[in-house]
Amino acid sequence: MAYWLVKSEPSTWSWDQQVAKGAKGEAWTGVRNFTARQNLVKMKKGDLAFFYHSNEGKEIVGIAEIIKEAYPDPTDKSEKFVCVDIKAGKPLKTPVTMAAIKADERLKEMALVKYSRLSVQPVTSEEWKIVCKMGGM
DNA sequence: GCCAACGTTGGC
DNA sequence: GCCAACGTTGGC
Repeated sequence: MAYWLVKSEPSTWSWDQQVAKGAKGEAWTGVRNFTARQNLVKMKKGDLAFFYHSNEGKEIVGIAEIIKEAYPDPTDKSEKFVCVDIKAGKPLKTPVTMAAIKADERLKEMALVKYSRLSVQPVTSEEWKIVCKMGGM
């Protein structure tokens, strides 16, 4: 089981919209970056991912689950990129902000801090536990 | 295959 | 709204 972090601008696709899709989930499309693409390909059904709101909020708001592994992104005309399907799991009791992550010594190495522009990132199990705790889970 | 120019992302 | 970081593109 692996852990991930996916980023979205709430004005484009928010956690609330994801929650509204319920158990059938929604395709996570629009990734146009090769590094992020590679992470998508590595995702397995049942993996969990933090759902991060960029720009507005700048915080991890919930936990999503991968329900379908990588397949060609229907929104990509070049057919080079892929997407996965995810469904919303539990929201964090307390959203974990970028500022809080930066302030924590143990999370200095998180991709969110080091490669802030990468939209699909791996998260280690240690990082996962720490962030869950910070989020009141 | 290198590297400069350009475009995009996202935090501040 | 600015600007730094970084990925991508295209000329050579």
